[in-house]
Amino acid sequence: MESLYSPEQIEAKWQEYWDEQKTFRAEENSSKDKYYLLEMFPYPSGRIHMGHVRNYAIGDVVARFKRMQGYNVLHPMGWDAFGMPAENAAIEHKTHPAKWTYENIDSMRKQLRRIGLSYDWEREFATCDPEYYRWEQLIFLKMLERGLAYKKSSSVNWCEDCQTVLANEQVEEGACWRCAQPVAQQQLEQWFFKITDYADELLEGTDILTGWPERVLAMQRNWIGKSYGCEITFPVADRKENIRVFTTRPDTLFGATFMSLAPEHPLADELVTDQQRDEVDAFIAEVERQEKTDRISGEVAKKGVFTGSYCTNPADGRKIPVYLANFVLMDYGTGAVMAVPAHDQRDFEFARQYHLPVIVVIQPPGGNLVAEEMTEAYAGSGTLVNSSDFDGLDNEVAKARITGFLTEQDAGRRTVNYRLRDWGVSRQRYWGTPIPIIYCASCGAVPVPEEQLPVLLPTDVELTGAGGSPLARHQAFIHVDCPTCGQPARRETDTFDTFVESSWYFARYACPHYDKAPLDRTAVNNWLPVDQYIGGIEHAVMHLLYARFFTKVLRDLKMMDVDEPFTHLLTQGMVCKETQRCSEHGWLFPEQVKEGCCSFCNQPVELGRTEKMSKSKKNVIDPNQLIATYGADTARLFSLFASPPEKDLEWNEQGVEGCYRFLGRVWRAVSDNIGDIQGAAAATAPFSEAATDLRRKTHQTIKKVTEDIDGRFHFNTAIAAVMELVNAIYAFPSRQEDQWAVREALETVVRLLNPFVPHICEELWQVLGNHQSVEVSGWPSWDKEALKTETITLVVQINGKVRGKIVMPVDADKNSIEAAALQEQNVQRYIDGKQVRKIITVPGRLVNLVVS
RNA sequence: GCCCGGGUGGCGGAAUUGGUAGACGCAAGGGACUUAAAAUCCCUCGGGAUAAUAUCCCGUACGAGUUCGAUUCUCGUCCCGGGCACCA
Repeated sequence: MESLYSPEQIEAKWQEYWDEQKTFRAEENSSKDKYYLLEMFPYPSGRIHMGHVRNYAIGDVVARFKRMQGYNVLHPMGWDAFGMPAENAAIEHKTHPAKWTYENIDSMRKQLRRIGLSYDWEREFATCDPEYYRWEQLIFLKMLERGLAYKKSSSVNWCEDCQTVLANEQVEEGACWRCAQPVAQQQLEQWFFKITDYADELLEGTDILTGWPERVLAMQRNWIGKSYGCEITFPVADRKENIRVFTTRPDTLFGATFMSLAPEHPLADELVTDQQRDEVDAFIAEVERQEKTDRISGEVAKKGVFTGSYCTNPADGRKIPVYLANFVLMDYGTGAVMAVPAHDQRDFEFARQYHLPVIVVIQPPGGNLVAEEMTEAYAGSGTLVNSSDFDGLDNEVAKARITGFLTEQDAGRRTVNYRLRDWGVSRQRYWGTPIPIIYCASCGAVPVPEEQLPVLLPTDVELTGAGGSPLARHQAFIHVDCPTCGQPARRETDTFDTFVESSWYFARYACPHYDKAPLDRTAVNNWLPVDQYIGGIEHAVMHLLYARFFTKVLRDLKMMDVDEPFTHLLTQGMVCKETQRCSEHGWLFPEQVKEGCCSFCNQPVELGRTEKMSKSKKNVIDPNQLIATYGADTARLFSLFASPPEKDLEWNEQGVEGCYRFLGRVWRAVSDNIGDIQGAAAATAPFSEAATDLRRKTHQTIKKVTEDIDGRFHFNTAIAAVMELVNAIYAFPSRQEDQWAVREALETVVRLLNPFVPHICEELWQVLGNHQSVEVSGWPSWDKEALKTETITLVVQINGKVRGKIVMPVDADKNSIEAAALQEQNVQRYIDGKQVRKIITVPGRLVNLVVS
């Protein structure tokens, strides 16, 4: 063998071998247990970054580990290929989104292959393939049939100058990112998915998903936000309309001193008196203008305006003024809030600002709140006061009593409320899945008949960046006959939110080429659920919740039979790195920055996050460069060894050298010893002490690495353990009769490292005299006998401080351990002339003497 | 404002159930090999006292508490990161 480790040749060689042998093909009919491992598929931006390397290296460790353990592993890869960047690039570089996307896919596939990731490439697909999105259109039609998709009016960010809808991320400080004009809200008819129908099931699922990180479940629970409360009806004074409010605090009803409506509330306009008209209109205009800005910049001053109307508190018949307030949201509850300034901080601030009355109705235990003296609201529990017949009740009891009272009076009822809102899926963009709907003047919104699917996204469009959707200008696309009445009609020109594609792709991998339906139920039931899903924490709520929702929908559509898509979830931390942006061209790659200026427009770039790193450019890592210099194995090892997967990480290149050096050390350990161990005799007892020790280290390492990978995902400590074993091999005294122990240690190192650095391991496995891939050698198991030791070192503490150590036989009893501890030289100095009050012995660990 | 995380050497990190704080690696310093360099191998490496690899003191953001014993548990404070739809 070569005495020097040179990754270049061996990596290409083994990648070719795996391809030819179809080593990573998932078997459809196998006697082995299935294991479906999935990493969140990438958006084909054109180049991989260290975040990808980290994500896919983590996944590949698990895939190879499970394969070695004997599972039939499904480990697919594909492309989340629709989205805005392709449209932006097309406008920028005068190309077509499809061309840009497919070229990027080709380039990224090459880069991923170069890392040696163990994918079953035969299952690859891109979501922009008509063969994928046609089935998404079908699923939409089925959802429509079941009432799970519907249309309603909703507001969007609108730039008047560009005549286009803007995504939240295209709005910068309330202004359009291209032309810097202020962004306004505009109402549009849009399609929605009824995710709220599944709110309870999605919430209940969070208790079943024991393989998910608790913090992700907590975020999803908060997002669904189920709360119990009371809906109360306030009649409008001198009119027939009613205002309905939702509150979780019916116990504070007698403290309501005014009513706050969302500016968009349907009654808002009607209740305005002539006298107040000008003031209210100005306020509504201001809120419309500012809403998104404020949402982005955070803190907002509480503002409102009096409508001139009053409504009646159903509890005591008191009239209270009706205000419009900027902090009341139409999307949550009923869009109206009964304001109780004494016991709600927002209402309190509002009341003080507009000089509205504050009435205390809850007294804290032992407290004596006086409305005039309060400086903030009291939101805690206590006893009711100023509440008529309910005075003296505990406020928790009062919640039920008052709800009951309102129910009797037909003025309210107990309700459940959710924060979760339906999912708006319409996007006024070109590069996405066309929504299969036709609008007919006489028949309305007509679904495209199934046999006419797919509605193909036309490829002969011009992207200019000018106003409106390119699809709306494509005459051949929009003009179509109504499927119902045959009259000329118009196609829907909106496309789906790209989250729709990523909500069911994991199921399609089970049957990527199936051409009769979205899913082959048998194949899907065979592979799903995904046993382990891996991806960034930034998807903790939206993507993961939508995928769970779709799974339940597809189940109810009888397309598959699982309730939850992902059994175990690993959320990897964010990879922080230097980010630079140009005010014109957005986020830039390092190579798009020349001397601190954007390479497109030569304007100076702004630096984002991790300032410390931004100052020295040498810290930025390009994985392609890393692989070219050190090889894929080193890049993989580096990204896994730097920190545990869940942790956020700021990369810097320090440490890469060390990983490369370690692989060289492994290589030499084999090449230096290969001559000796080839002819080594089998192990015969009694073993020498050195050989016993090395064997123990070998089996300890197997145990440690296995436990670190399986379930714990602590790859950094697993690698550290193998490093220790390699150090032990180097330190081992070379004696001919002990060579079996060296051989065992080396073979173990190669097999344990294979999930992390597969290329070098395949090569070394062959050098060690094996003829099959190390992948099929199986995962090593540890011998409990080999782990045993005869003696053990115990720590002796005096009052909790370490004062000495004793070496004892493993099976020493408590008495002899304590006797030895008292005899220890340094310990004697501390107990001399003092009294030992207590002795605590922790088996296998320590003895603590309590002395005074 | 609300929700979720986090804070350990010069650096990345380790300590799995409350039991020897700093594994492993990087950087740094010293040495061996070499004509030389690279590569490699060996040693030292939290701070302080000390001649000392003996021993002692301090030390896991800060302040309390529980405990024989706290990086780990509880309470409070400060700081950093992430998410958000002002959630009534």
